[in-house]
Amino acid sequence: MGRGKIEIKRIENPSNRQVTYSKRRNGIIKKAKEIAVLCDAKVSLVIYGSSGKMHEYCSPSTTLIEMLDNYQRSTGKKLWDAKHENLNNEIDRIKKENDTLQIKLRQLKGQDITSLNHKELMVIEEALENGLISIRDRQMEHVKMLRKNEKMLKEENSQLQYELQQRMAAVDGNVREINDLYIPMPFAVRVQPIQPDLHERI
Amino acid sequence: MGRGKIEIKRIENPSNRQVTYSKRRNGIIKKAKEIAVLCDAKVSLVIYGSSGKMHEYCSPSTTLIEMLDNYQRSTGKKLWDAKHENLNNEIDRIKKENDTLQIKLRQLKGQDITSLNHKELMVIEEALENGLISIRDRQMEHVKMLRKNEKMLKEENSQLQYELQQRMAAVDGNVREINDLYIPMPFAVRVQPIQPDLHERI
DNA sequence: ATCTATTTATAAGT
DNA sequence: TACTTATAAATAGAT
Repeated sequence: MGRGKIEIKRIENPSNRQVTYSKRRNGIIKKAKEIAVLCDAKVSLVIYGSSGKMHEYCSPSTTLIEMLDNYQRSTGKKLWDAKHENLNNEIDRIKKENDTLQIKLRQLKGQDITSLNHKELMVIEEALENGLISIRDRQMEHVKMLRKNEKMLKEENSQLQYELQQRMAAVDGNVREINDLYIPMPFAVRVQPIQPDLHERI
Repeated sequence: MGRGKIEIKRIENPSNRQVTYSKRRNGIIKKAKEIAVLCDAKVSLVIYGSSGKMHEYCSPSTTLIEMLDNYQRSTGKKLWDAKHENLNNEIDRIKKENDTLQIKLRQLKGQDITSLNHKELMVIEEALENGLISIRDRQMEHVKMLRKNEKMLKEENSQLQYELQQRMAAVDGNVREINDLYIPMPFAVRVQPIQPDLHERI
């Protein structure tokens, strides 16, 4: 229907194709509207051109979702039900994994072990022993750090004590020379060095 | 396009409506096929007539599901995504729980503990110690059961040995009276009592 | 279903 | 993209 007859095959000229697409898209949407009104039909039309833009028509008496629900019921074909199933399977899989972890955890805590045989008990015992070793190693590191820190603090402390005494002696000397003169001592606040992060870890 | 022009409004005569529906349905499906081929477009068309029967066309390069996925992406409108939101939330929740369990498990095995502070380490240590106590209690029970079983078996054994000797003595006596007579001894198989389930547990 | 007069859609040109 | 127009295609009403 036009100046010339055309074969129904892909139009190779891209701009021709685009023009034809635009015209025919309008045409088909008009037809969809017409059949919906004339025949009281429910129509859903989605067109997705090669340009990447989408157009749709859905008859006013219904919605796309309703149409597709009907579609599933009529044809028995699954649209979102299939995805639904996948998600449910995923949930089952993760729940199972979860249960396994829960059981392992409880067994490591010494619960629910009456059904275990000797070998299984041995495996858990070994895991617990290794765990204890690691934990105690780590605690030992903490203690070492504490001791090292303590030593450092003590050294710093005695150094400061020494400095303080020196200054006080000097001040004492000055006082003897210049009577009743006020002398501030700002360095006194450094007698207790502040290292809170080292303590919080322990 | 026909013998007379018609208004685009619902056709009241049911058989006319049905005929027109049938004709136009074919027409629109033909148009859909044409635009799909000519313009390389993806088309999904679902028509649901008042008779209750459904017809559909989907261009061969795609599927209805794919079309609708695209539709959701392009328009941002949710079709089935809304229905799946709950399931996705559930999956997220369980996955999080799973991660938590994994971490706990690893920490009980003495892994990934460098970031823990003293108090946290103490809690794990206590859990491990309690676990070890339970496991060892259980193992002790096994050992007790083994010993008890061993004792019982020994007693049964000596009882059987005794019976056997008695029988053999009796047979011996008989042999002296009736020379070269063959005597079977079926009770011999009971010398080793069979209690496999007690052994398998250990 | 099939026919066909007529309307409608649209290919090609502008 | 929008308009024009010759022509192809669709289809309303009849059979």
